[in-house]
Amino acid sequence: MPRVSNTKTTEENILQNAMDVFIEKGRHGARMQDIADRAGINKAMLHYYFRSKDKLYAQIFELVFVKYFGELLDVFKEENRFETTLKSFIDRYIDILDENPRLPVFVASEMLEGGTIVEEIISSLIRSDKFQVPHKMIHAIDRAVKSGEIVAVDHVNLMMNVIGACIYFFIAEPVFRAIFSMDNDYDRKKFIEDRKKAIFENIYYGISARGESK
Amino acid sequence: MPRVSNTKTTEENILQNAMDVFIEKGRHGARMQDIADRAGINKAMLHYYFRSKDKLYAQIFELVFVKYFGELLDVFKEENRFETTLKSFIDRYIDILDENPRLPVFVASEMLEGGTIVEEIISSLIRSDKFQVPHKMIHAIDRAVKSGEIVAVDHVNLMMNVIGACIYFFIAEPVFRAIFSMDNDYDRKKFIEDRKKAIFENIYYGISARGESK
DNA sequence: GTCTATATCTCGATAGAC
DNA sequence: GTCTATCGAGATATAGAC
Repeated sequence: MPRVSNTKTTEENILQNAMDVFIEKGRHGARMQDIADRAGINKAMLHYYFRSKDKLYAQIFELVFVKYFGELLDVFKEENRFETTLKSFIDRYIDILDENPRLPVFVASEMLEGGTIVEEIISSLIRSDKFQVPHKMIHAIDRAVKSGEIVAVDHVNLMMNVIGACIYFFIAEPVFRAIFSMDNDYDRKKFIEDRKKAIFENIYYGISARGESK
Repeated sequence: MPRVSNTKTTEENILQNAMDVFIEKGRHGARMQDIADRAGINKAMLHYYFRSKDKLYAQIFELVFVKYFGELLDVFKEENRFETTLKSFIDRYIDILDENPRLPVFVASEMLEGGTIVEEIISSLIRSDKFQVPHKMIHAIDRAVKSGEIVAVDHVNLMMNVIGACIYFFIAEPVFRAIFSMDNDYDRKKFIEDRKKAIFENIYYGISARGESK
């Protein structure tokens, strides 16, 4: 079975390994040598295909957004009660983060650079409709307000509350490990499952129409 | 008025400027040359006082925690209703972050390193009682649960919800600017004031004892 | 304690053979 | 397209005079 060694394959090979290294070490911590080693090629090839580390990084950053946040789109496929949508969103988002626990720190540390690159990339993604999650979310919130399911809330603030609560554990886990002297084998799986429920309940009860006590 | 130029003063001068640079550029983006320039001395002096960049950074990281989170202690001075404590905490925390908007990104990007240093520093701070905020918070939550003001919630999860919601804006502002095509002069001051209220209401209503509709 | 000058090293990038 | 060998920028760290 002759495996055709065309440009596409080498490029994808580089991208996959570069993504791993960048997510693991961050923009500046990542080493071109390390990427080359993992891809089983040499540094010169990286420059042949992507010219510079910065250009390679920019492509990776965009790929990360599309790849991981794209998986959230399913949540909005059906127009359920907001209660269901929110619960699915939190469950799915935390599952994604659990599978890629360094994602929040990776994105956050890019902000050290000032955020201009992030702003450009996301603007272009939104223009080309490759990043639809935010607008789906806004739509779902506005529908829920109009239907009377939840009280009138600002959708930006609600989104920030939900996402902030979801990512925080994956940023601050070492802090909480220190505060509560958690040993190395605390039940992380269980904690993460509980966390989903805790976020949903706190936020949903906080916005559900008053008097509609569940 | 002769100003004594003793060791303490030079050391503090370095620490102050190093803190600014590290918070601005992060651990790896910071340059010893830059720190020396701002402190009005030369690189050799930095090594004379702190031996290496890593050692200097470690001291800075600890200082940042004590300095900024220490200011939150006031919130717990009086044992008010949890409603008051929570509101004060959010207001004060967001004010601190507004004055030091790069703090969350600075701390988050340190987690790229694996979090072991963070864990060590925080453990030692807690042991020496220089970082009391978490335990004050836990105490306040447990009191509120016992008094019946709020429903039985897990205090770790509640802390994470509050802190996550507070810091998120300061991490993801560029993302939201891109999503909502905010121009450079959107009313940031107003947004931040609204944000305090939005966080408090969402979270407090989400945990306040049911039936006690306000 | 403070400075200048320099050693040493790491890493991204390129030249050039195949 | 792919490789080896090397350049050169930029950074931390140190030697040694004052």
